[in-house]
Amino acid sequence: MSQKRPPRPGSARAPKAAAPKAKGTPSRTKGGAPAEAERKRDPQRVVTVTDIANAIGVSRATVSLVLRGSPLVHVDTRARVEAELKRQRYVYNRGAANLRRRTSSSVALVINDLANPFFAEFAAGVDEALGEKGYVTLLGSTGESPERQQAVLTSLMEHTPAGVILSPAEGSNAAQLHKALDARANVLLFNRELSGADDWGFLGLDNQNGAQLATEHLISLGHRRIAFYGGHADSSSCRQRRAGHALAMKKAGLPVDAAWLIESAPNRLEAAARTGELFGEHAVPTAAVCYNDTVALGLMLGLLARGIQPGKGFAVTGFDDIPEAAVTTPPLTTLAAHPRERGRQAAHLVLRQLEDGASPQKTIAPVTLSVRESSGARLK
Amino acid sequence: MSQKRPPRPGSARAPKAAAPKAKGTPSRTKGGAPAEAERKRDPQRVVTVTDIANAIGVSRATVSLVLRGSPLVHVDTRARVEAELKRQRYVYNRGAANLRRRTSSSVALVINDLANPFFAEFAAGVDEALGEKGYVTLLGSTGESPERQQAVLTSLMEHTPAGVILSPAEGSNAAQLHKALDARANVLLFNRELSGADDWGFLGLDNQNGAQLATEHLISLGHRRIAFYGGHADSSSCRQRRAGHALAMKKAGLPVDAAWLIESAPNRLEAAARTGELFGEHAVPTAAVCYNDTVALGLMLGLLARGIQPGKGFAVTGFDDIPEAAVTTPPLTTLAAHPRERGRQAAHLVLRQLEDGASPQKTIAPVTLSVRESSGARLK
DNA sequence: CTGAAAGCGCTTACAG
DNA sequence: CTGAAAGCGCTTACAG
Repeated sequence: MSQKRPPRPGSARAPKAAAPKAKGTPSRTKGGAPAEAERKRDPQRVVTVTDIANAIGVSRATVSLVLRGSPLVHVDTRARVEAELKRQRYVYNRGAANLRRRTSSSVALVINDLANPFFAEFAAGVDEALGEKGYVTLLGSTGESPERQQAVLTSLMEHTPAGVILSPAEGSNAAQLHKALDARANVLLFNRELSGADDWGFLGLDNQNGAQLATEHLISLGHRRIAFYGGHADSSSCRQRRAGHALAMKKAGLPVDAAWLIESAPNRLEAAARTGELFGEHAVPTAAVCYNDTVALGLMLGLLARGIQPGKGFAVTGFDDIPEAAVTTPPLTTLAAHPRERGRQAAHLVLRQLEDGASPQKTIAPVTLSVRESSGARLK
Repeated sequence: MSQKRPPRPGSARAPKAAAPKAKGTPSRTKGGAPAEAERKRDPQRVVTVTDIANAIGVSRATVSLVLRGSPLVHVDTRARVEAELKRQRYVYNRGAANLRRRTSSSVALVINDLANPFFAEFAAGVDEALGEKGYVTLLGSTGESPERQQAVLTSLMEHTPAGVILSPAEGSNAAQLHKALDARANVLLFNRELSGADDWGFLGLDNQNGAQLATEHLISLGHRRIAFYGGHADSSSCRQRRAGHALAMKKAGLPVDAAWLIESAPNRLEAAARTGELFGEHAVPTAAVCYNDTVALGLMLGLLARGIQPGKGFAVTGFDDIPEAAVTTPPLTTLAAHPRERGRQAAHLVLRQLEDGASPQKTIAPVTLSVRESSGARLK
């Protein structure tokens, strides 16, 4: 979509569902004439600083100063204003204030899918930390579609967020994103690196070290033939995890057979379906470092279907430590990314970018190995 | 907190992290003097309708009409405006428009915790449906704390949402909520009923029917002594589910021993810990209808710890059909609430309340029984 | 079909 | 310590 966007629907503000007035409120369906006159005695009229000021005979400026906690106003005046604010149940219109002050009190959070527990935790952390700082979260989801992502970002930008935390949809490219998020947008990319987006901050997981830890764990259990299973090899996180696997193998002086590097979409179904690829002619692996937990769960299913007990006949590790990982059979050895903590961190980073004017940073968060039963016991 | 709320931080709008200018941007930490002068030639100055209008010699009104897709403007003029909008990379300021038109393009969504997969799915559905209608989701979470809920709602209301979808924290009461959400707010309560909140819409699950279905299922398998396990009996959803259980038992002419009604916090840990309460002196049940999936999972753990195989020695059903339910051992028989669909429905309901002016409705969504292995085979 | 003017609810120098 | 005035970016009758 283009930048100019004809405004979307956007409907009347909270005109509480009151029983329709005898005269019927001007239905705004066609653009009516009666609206103007009616508005004056609208019982739903919102109370403003002007109402407060008039009620007690001070200026709007004074009311505003009280609202913003200025020390300039006399304690008695302040008390009168505050009493009146309460009496009339005044509610601050932050949008108006933001417009005047050229500030923003929201941050946009755009992720693929809230139903992914990793992102749900992440979102919870973002929202939590933003809330503590007085910001509100504007949510957007892309469903892994770059097209939807463009639309969502464009729409969110119209709400003038102070920052954007974006976990790019698969297949995003920086050039496209730069159309929706103009050069002065305060952006923090999460999880997926994008070349050509160096003007934005980045927060990622230590993918390489994580996969290395998992691989070393398996090696320490006596495994020698260890596959890297699942993920799209062209994604940055998969590349980095594969590099960690390769590094650990190399350090241990173990060869890696090309047949042990198996791609699959990062979902349970396809991961299960490709299980057979592990068991080719020769040099069959005894363990697999999986791209992520979902893939690992799929693989475990696939193993079971072939009569192989994960954690007994074949060792499996995941990545992410989704809640399910602890309760599957067997429980999954995996790398904990602490997504809620990452969410909090993302919020802090994007707010700091705002203040600093410092050039945006690349931050890599550590992951920790959580050993459970799927990686099995020491090999005899 | 009171209604007046001194404004929170709220920081400068997206002042993109550019390398700090030689002169240094006015740091707004103290309230500086240089700000005003600087602003004029600020390279970050946002482009407005005025800029577009001046650039091609039309009035702001004309630009506005083009933006809103009015048919009143001449096709050539429109083309010139549109070209200029693109050229200057204009982005619509929906906040300003909302202020002027007294409309809103956001809906607040307040839930306990995004990390709960049920609510994550629900939120995804809400956001999806709101997005389709051109609204943006303002997120808030309460962590089941009524105090935080007040604070979150008060803060969100300052952003003038067109509606509020609220799943009340446990222990909420209508009187409190009415302080944060004034009488004219367009509110839809989800999941938890609240007495004294009849001026607001409600969307809930068919708890009674669901529990009845589960109980009837167990009865059809030959069970006669069926417990209702977990939940706080004073919550409306627990009461309704218990009623469904009671009704099914009554219809089948089966007595319910008071010892079969066991309360527990709706978490895995406490549910597991209370397992022993099922196995008292006499009339030990052979099955339990659990308050929800989490409780059921806890109970299954507790059973295993006592050497009882869920689905073999004892039948268990849950409620909600969280993603985990399908992959536990054994997979859990439960009631699917289709949370994403419910989220979409909630969005539609709250938007409809906005339009109608119809008095808010109470909507009960059906749930469907999903039979898996935890309820076991027919009793011999 | 286009423009000048007023106004949404707030804040902020600037005077007093 | 308080008030009058201008302005944030938009929209909307009202004239022409």
